Amino acid sequence: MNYWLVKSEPTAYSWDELLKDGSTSWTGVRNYAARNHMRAMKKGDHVFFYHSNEGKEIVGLTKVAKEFYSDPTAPGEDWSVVELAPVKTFKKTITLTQIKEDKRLKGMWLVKQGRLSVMPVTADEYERILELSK
DNA sequence: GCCAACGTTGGC
DNA sequence: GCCAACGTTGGC
Repeated sequence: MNYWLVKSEPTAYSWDELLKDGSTSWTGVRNYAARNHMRAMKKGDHVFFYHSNEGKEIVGLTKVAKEFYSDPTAPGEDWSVVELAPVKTFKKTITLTQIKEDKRLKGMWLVKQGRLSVMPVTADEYERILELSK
């Protein structure tokens, strides 16, 4: 299994909305690096959900419910979406500050390349985040 | 194919 | 609201 992280501004689409919806297709990604990461996702892969701008914290864990297909919001263009479904809401959210201060997490793409909206997470980072979320 | 200009994202 | 980082666009 591979691990990932997606970002969303809670004013655009929040964790609570995802819980309410049961699943969502991750539309609107218009960045090649992010798109390619989505295309590499396999069904069942675990994906952290991060709130950017407001909150700046990882709020929960999702999984890939459906592998990539053409983004319906960009007909005729070469963009992709995946479908994500919630797995669990974190008891403790993990803030960006915590991530930057944590020895095992400070190397994350989230810190190094702030603007990327879909990114891979290593197995070690994955375990550490789950540990901190309890 | 290089690189300057510009737009967007996101942390502070 | 500002600004740094970085991706994209377009002129040459």
